[in-house]
Amino acid sequence: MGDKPTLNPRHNKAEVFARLRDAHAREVTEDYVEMISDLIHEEGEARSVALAERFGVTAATVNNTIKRLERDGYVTSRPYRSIFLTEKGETLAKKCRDRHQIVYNFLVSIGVDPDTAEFDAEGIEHHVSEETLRVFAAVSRADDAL
Amino acid sequence: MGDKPTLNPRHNKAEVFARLRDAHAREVTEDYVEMISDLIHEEGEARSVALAERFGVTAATVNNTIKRLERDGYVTSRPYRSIFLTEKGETLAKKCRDRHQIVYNFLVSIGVDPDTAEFDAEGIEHHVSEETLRVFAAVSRADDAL
DNA sequence: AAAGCAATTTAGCCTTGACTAACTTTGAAA
DNA sequence: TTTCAAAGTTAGTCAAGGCTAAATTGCTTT
Repeated sequence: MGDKPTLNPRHNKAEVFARLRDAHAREVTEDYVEMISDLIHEEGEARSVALAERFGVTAATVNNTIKRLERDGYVTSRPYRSIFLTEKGETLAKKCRDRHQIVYNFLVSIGVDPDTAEFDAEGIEHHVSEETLRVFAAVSRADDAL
Repeated sequence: MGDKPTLNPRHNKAEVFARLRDAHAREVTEDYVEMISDLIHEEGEARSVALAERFGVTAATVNNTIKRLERDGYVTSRPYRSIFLTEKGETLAKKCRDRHQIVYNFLVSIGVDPDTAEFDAEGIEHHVSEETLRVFAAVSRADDAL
């Protein structure tokens, strides 16, 4: 067991967990903008009913979340109409879609079953740092080359 | 029955997100039992003040969480005394510690910086399926052999 | 033994994200 | 054009997990 671990001065874990809590707070936002983007591409528009069905929650829950996303500047919406991404929302959606793809490809490339990879990627993607994402992408490319 | 394409597997994401929400609900519990276990091993006992310091939250928050863990059978505690893990808590702590180690070792083995790995592992560990965990362990072992 | 300080607990508040139930609006079929 | 089911909204509830402020307990030190 290594010598000189980061051990000591004060068990600096607090910051790790603080960042983890921040990441959690962003997860739902990221999942929603990504899904809204998917829906617009696949079905031409993003309706509440489709979001509710895909997330497995009620329409009321979707409504609450969309209000918050609107408050935070990620989407625009009008009563009884479909939902649109703002520039800010589009940007975040693209970043999330790319990241999801990298994590998914990585998992498959190291031998995880595609169905499992799809599920795990959905959870892991929110907790992968830029550095780790780069390593994932590099590993996938290396595997491709084989 | 004029079925809409609800059976299209592309759209069957609801299950994924439901399981994701379950995982999220378990995260704090897992982090706490793991930390309590660490404290008992490192300092001989687990006190609220140490948990608060390491998680970067207030004593009141720790108190709330410990009550919930007690309700759910993971710990025992008496007022103004230190906290103990039940059998159930010990079992979960061991599982989490092992899983954390596998994820951490895996990240380092593919080239992620140890500090980054430590942070990312803390977030990723809660979202890794049994299958992916096996793959991670296998990859680490393969790298060791080099 | 009493004081004082640190640790813990309690009480009250907040946001997120979930729910049900009831209501309103839209849009399409009759 | 009327009607009515589906879609969306609103209101009220709940648990988790944060917070602050204030009260309480236990320990250590005079």
